[in-house]
Amino acid sequence: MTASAPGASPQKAEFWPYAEAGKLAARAAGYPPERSVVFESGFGPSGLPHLGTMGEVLRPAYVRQAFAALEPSRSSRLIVFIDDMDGLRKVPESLPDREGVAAFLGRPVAQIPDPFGCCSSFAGHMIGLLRVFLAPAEVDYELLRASEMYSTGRFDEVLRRILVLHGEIIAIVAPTLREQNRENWSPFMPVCPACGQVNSTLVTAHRPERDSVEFSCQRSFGGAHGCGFRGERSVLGGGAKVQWKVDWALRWRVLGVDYELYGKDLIDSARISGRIVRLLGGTPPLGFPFEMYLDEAGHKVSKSIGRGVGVEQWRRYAPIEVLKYFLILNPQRARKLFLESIPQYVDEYLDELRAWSAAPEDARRNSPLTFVLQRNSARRFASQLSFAMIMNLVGALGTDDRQLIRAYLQRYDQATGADPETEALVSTLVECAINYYRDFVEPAKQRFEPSEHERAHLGELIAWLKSHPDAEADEIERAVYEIGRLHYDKPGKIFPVVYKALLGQERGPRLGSFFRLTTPARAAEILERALETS
RNA sequence: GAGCCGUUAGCUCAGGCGGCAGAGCAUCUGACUUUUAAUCAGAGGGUCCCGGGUUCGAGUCCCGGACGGCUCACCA
Repeated sequence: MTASAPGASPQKAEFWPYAEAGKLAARAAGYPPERSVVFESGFGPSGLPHLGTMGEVLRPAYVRQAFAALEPSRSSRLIVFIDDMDGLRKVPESLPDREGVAAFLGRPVAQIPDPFGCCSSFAGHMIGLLRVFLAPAEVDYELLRASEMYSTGRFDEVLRRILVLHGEIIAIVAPTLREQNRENWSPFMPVCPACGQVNSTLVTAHRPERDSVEFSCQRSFGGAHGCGFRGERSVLGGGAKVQWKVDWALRWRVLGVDYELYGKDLIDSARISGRIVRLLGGTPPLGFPFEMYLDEAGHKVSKSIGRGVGVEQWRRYAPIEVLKYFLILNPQRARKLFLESIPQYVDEYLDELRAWSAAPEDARRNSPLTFVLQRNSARRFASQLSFAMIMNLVGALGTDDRQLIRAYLQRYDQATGADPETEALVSTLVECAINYYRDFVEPAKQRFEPSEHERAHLGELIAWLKSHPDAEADEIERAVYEIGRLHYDKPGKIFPVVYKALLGQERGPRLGSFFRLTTPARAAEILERALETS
C-alpha cells in the first residue's frame, strides 16, 4: 500500500518502469487515499506527430502500468497536455495551403483555421491526427487543451499568483537568458486583441492589482510582425499565456502532476520550472529525462520530413507490438533506428514472446511483453520461424503470392499452422515482409535481357514443364540439370539464367520444389512472360 | 565555453551486488544424393575509447582526458 513495495526478485535489477514506479510510490505514500497520481506528457500541436511523440505518451504509460501493479488501490491519470495556445512560428512543410496558413503566423494554433478544411482549427486537426496515431497502441490517456484550461479560468488562480510573483520569477529565469533578452522578459505573453498574435507582444508593465499587464504589439519573429497596438489586458481567462518554463510550472501546479517524462534536451528547463513551481507553492514532479532517437548517421530524429523512421513506416514493416517493445527498451540510452534495423527488433520480440509464454506467471512481471502486449496480440509464438527468415523467403521466392509463401513456411515448421494465435502473427509478419519486399527489393531489380542462347535454353525448359504437368520435385530438378549439362561446361550455370528470368536476381529457391509448388504449368507461364517482356 | 548523456565484435545492441567478455546480423567453412537459394551445423572475429586510481580481481566503482550527440532562445 505504501512506499515499501517489495520487489518480487530483489536479486535482480528492477525493470525500469518498476524502478520509476517505486520512486513514485514513495512520493505518494503520504497522499490521502482518494488522491490520484498524475502522469503528464506534452504534445505540441503545431506539427505532425512522430515516433518521438509515440514514445512520449507510451513511456509514462509503462510507468503507470508498473505503478498500478505496485499500488493497486491508488488511482492514476495520464494527461496528454496539448499546448494549442502556442503561437505558430513557421509553417510546417507538407501542409496544403501554406500561404493561407502563413497569414496566421504568430497566432495560437487553436485560433488558426484548419488548412485541411475538416476540423475546427489547425490545432484541432493535429489533435485528431494524434488520436488516430495513438489508437492502434491501445494506450489509455486523457487529452487536456491549454486553450480550454486558460479560457475556462482553471488556470486563473495560479496566473494571479504568477503575476504577483513576477519579480521573483524573472529573477529565476533571467540568468538563463541572453543578456540582450533579459531586460524585457516577462512570464506573460498577452494575446494582442487587435491582431490575435501571441508571439508579437512585449510586456511593458505588470499590474497585479488589476490582474493585467500593459503591452505593445511590436515584436517581429520569422516573417511576421507585430501590429503596433498598445494596451492593457487581463492575464486571466485566456487573455494571455505564460512563457514556456513558467507554463510547465503552471501545469504542474494546477494539475498536481506527479510524474513527467521529458527528453534530455529539457533537463535544464525542468530545473528552472521546478524552482518556479516551488515558488508557486507546488512540488515539482518526479522527472525522468530520456535519451533521443537517432537516425542512421547518429543525428537526432526530427519532425522534418525524411529524417528518421516514421511511425507509419514502422507499422508497414513491423507489428505495432514491436514498436511498443522498441520504445520500452532502456530509455536512458540513445538508440539508432533505421529501416534495416527493424527486422532485428521483430526477431528480438519473437524471442521475448517465446520466453514469455513459457515462463510462469510471476516470472513474467519483468518482461517487456507484460507492458507491450495488446488485447488481440498473440500470447505465444509456437514456431521456429524468424522474421529474418520470412523476409529472406519472400525475397527468394520473389512473389507476393501468400499461399505459396505459406506453403513454404508450413513445410519449414509444421507447428506454425497448428495454433491460431501463432498463425495470426505469422500472417502479419508475412504482410510486413511483402511490404518490405515491394518497397525496397523489387524496385531495385534489374531487367533481364537474355542472349539468344539463353532464350533458347529457357524455351527448352518451358517446353519440358508444359509436357510434364505432374512432375515431382526431384524430377524437375533433374530436368533443369539436364538442360544445363547440354549447353554449359558446368550444368549449374543454367541456374542463374533461370533465376534472372524468374526473379530478376541471380539466386533463388531450389527450383525442383519451387516449380512443384507453383505447378509446372504456371511456372512455364511466368517464364514465358519474362521472355516476352524482355 | 558550461551542463547532461553516451562510447563493448564489421553493424545493431545485451552485460543484476566488481568474479573466465555475450547475442543477432554480416563474414568464412561444411551439410542438404550432381557447384544455385532458403534452411541447418560449425568457425573466425575484441586494446570493452584512452590514461591513472581503489581492489586479490574493474567492461562494471572513483579521478582525469579524447571522441560523438543533445542543450545552453522573448520555442513549447
